[in-house]
Order: sequence, then C-alpha cells, then structure tokens
Amino acid sequence: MTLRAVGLAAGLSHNAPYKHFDSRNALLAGVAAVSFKELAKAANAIRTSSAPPAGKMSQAIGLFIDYSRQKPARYRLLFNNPDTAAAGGDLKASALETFEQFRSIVQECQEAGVLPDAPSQALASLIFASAHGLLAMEGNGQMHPEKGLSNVADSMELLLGLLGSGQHSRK
Amino acid sequence: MTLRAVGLAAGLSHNAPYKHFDSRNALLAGVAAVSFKELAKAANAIRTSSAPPAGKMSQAIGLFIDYSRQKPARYRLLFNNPDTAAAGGDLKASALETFEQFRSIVQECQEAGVLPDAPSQALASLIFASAHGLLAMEGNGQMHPEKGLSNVADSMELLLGLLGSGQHSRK
DNA sequence: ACCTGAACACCGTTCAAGT
DNA sequence: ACCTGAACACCGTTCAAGT
Repeated sequence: MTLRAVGLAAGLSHNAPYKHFDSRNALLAGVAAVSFKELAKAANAIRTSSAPPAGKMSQAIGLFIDYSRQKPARYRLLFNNPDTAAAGGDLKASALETFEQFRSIVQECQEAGVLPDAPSQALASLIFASAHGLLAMEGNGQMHPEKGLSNVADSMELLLGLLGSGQHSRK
Repeated sequence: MTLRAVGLAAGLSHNAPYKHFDSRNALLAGVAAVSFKELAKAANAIRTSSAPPAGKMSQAIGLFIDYSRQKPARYRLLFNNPDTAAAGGDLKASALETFEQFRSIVQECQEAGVLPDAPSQALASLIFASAHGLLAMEGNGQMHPEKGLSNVADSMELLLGLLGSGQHSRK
C-alpha cells in the first residue's frame, strides 16, 4: 500500500493523506482500529448466540479463518504487524475485547467439558496462537500437502479434538 | 536490509551484489538456503541424540525458540516469508528435511505414548504451527501478560502436557 | 481548514563503461 | 570475470504556497 495510491484513489494529490494522518503508519493504525472494532462486534455476536459452546468455538475459529482468506493484507495488519501491536488507545481496547470474547468462549467450552481444565486465558491464547500460526503458514504458501497440513480448519479440528478427548462432559 | 548497505558492508559499490545474485530476492533466497541447511543439521543432531523422545521434543522446540529470539529477522525470512516458501531446489529440500526431523521426533513421542495417536505429519504440522504462531506473536510484541500468554516455552509445555495427558505409556 | 507542487533523501534495478 | 557511476522509476516525507 502506497500513500500515493491512496491519494490517487481518493481523487486527490499524493500527499493529501498527510492532512488527515501524521504518517503512513498512522493511517494504517486508523484502518486497524476500525477493523478491530468490527471484529470485536462479530466475536461478540458469536459469543452471545444460542449455539452450544463447541459450536461457538467453531464459529470463532471460522471467523478468523474467513477474515484471513478474504482480507489477507488486513489480517496481517491486525495480527502480524509490530506497529499495530505497539499501538494503544482504541486499537488496543478493541483488540483486547476481541480476545476477551474468545477467552469467554473457551471458558464456556471448559465448563461444558469439551476443553480441558487450565487457566482459560492461557488456553485461549494457545488455541488462538495455533490458529494464527496455521493461518500465517497458509498465507505464506507453506501449506504443503507433503507436510500433511493442507487445511487450517482440519488442523484446528484435530487440535480441538485432541484437547477435548480425555474430557468427560459435566452437563 | 538494503542492497546498498550490503555493498557498502562488503566494501563495494551499491550494485556489486548484482554480480553475484539476480536480485534482492535471490540474495535473500541464498541466505535462506544456507540457514535452512544449518537448521536441518541442528535438528538432525537432536533427533539422533540419546535423549528420550520427550526430551528431543523439548530440545527441538527450544531450537526454534532460540533461533527466533537470537535471529528474529532470519527467522522471519525462513518461516514468515512468501518468497522463501515459493522457492524450490536446495532451499525447499532443506526446509522439508528440517520438518522431517521434527516429524520423526513427534512419531517417537507417539510410540513412547507421550503424544496421542494421529497421523504424525498432521500432528507435527500442528505442533510446529502452534510454536510458529506463538513465536510470531512474541516477535510482533503481542505477548501481553493480560492475555495470560507471556512465554512461548510455557505455552508449548501447556500444549504438549494437554496432548500428553490421557495417553498411557506403552513401554 | 484543506489541498497542491516541487523538492529531498531514500529504494531496487538497469546499463553503459571501465579493468 | 568482476566492478563502478550515472540514470530511471519508484517510495515516504517535508514545506512553501495556494483557496
């Protein structure tokens, strides 16, 4: 993404963006902030739905997978960018809210006996990091069938299945 | 990394690199190729050591963690770069060999009953992707203690512990 | 208040020319 | 065979100037 292309797309000069943002990074931080707000909203809709815990988990994972595939550059901006991670304010708040929705779903799964006992934050972080790693590899084109890893969704199902087996439902 | 800096560091002109590599990407692919060869060698040393399977697994994970921390840019070049992933030849061969060493260690762990039954390739890919996701987040500065995820090694121990529990040693 | 145009210091890359 | 210097088409950023 070049600032010159942004100006052109807006029908303005190549440095018109500077009248609205301090720098290229500031513009990207603005984009990341509104994107994280959307994502937090979508995650909240999943968490507050009437689906069973395991269903919410699948939907949440699906949300990240779809986002990464439909908007790969945006996904990288949100989840694979040091500058975005270093930001504070609204951006950080929305990012933490998104994670909190996910953590809450993990906790529901634990209470339903489909995920093992462990601090829900640590387990949620681990599951998210796994999805993130798989999506990063897919985005980089590292998903070779030779590695037995040709599908993010299947890999996440394997993970959740292995974590879930050995659990007993406490319903 | 700029080609001009490379030329300067070698005491040559800014475009001397073009006499040895077709482009900036080609130079980076060359660096990636030798780096993957080193990594494959280190992974092989771990696999053929006399440590128990679980110990080899810890050492292999530690190898990636140390590499990411000591040479973060190199780690990203090897594991987070579309151009590197798209390369073939020596580079691809060394990358696949590194993965094969890791897969073999995973299989040993399965046979020792410390990792669950599953296709070893799929399980190895999943475990590696998890480590990769955690390392990417650490490298981006996304490892906030607020998320209960302040340490890559601890998170991987949690993963391996959860995968291992429910297994019975078959020795 | 918002925008433009020229300019600056960088890039990767190309190419003619040197030894 | 290997290297250099000038040049080209890009960047992000700055700044004086326009309305």
